Amino acid sequence: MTDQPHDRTDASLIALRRILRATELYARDLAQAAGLTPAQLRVLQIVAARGGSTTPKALATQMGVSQATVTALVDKVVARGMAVRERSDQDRRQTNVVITEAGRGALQEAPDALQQRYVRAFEKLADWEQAQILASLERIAAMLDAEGFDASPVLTTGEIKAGDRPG
Amino acid sequence: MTDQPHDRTDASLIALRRILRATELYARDLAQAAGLTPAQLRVLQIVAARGGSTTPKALATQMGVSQATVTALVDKVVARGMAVRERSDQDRRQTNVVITEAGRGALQEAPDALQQRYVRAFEKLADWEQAQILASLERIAAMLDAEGFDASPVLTTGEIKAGDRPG
DNA sequence: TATATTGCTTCGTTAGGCTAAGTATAGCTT
DNA sequence: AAGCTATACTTAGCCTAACGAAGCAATATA
Repeated sequence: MTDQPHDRTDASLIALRRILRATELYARDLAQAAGLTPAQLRVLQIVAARGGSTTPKALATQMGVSQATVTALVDKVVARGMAVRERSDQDRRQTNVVITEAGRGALQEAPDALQQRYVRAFEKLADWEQAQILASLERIAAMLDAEGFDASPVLTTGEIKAGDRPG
Repeated sequence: MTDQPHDRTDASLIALRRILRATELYARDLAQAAGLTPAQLRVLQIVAARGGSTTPKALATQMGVSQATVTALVDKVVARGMAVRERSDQDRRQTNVVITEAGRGALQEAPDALQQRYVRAFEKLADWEQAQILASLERIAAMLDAEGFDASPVLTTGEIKAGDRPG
């Protein structure tokens, strides 16, 4: 591979695609292993990350989908016994989606598509390399979120807690 | 943000998620602008990148989906007049999916979800920073494709040609 | 009390994905 | 030449995910 700036743009795009692709394909596999589809798994992950209970509204915001979609997804995880709906006492219009023991079990089977494979590899890297990769990723994320496009509304460190990780 | 290795793992995962999310949301918008869905747009992009004509088999391999899925997607881009099917002369079992002028027009409206926003920003970066980001991305891509998971079968530089890029 | 507004669900539709089964062509084997 | 077997696609039928519109119930506000 040559080193002209032009080629670097192409090469970085290709690498980005490989990352996207690997993640997408792996997500299918993992979700299948846990008896859940990727979208349903995401629901459980978010509920767990929010302390085991959250509202459909919050799920919709965080996932970037409509409430109607969340209703359908919650129906399915509820049907599989991995969560239950409970009416809120504070505001009786609200429903809390509460993860069950079965749900937590499923999450442990398939903790996270990205985490499972990425964390293992990342933590083997040399210190300087980890630092460099982190800086690059943050740069890219900033480049992509910026430009007036309102992505990633609620994605904070809360979503991925150290305690969730294996190892 | 502190600098402990642990935090770096979390932070890099968060950045990776932001990238994935921004890409996914932006893909919808762009595809909508071109009058195509993201998957249909991908079909056209691959056909164009392969010189304006390719087979369903090649599309399926490159996209990582079944041939039946490709048939359905090709049906849709054909229905929109953005491609046509032509029987191959060499092997009459094969069909060539050939992009039309309308298809090329649509591609120019929405060249690429990743490209559109990424290339602009990337090419503004300092030389050393481009090099660092590229190295990091390639490292991550290698980390993710590896581990015995057979992702990204045919994703080579052929997919994204310099000529496709704006600027 | 009457009228929003909010939170969620239901309904109907579209898209993308799969597997299984079918059709047509190509390539062997005998 | 006849008869497998493999390849390339399509068809049919199913599932999941997503949406918007419309509905219902509870809260907030006038």
